[in-house]
Amino acid sequence: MKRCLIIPSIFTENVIQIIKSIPKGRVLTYGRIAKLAGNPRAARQVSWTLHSSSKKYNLPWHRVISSNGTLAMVSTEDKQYHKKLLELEGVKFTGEFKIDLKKYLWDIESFNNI
DNA sequence: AACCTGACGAAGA
DNA sequence: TTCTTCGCCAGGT
Repeated sequence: MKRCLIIPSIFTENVIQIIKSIPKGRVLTYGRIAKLAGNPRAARQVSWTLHSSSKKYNLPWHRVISSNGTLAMVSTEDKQYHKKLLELEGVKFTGEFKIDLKKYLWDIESFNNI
């Protein structure tokens, strides 16, 4: 038994905690999360962590986007699904798959200063 | 057990 | 200004 939620590492745990804390209708970028989790350059790591952990931990992965405000999915259909999820939370798109970051980026960094 | 890959990002050329 | 390269690290093959 037990085999409940085994957290692989501190960094991953931080990533998970941060993502779980993203309020509805807000988004965070990969790089931002990586920085908050302690590794400014581990954005890539964040992406796969999302992949492998979002299912296990039920994370709002759709609130995580690329740094330039666009969706970072592989296929267009995935992007459309992603877009739909965000629109359901009140996020408006400025382009086909682009979000106004100034408006929706979760401003947790005000605690940290940039 | 080793090597390759990946929902990215920032800095260099 | 656009393109390339390196960094991060766990999972899959």
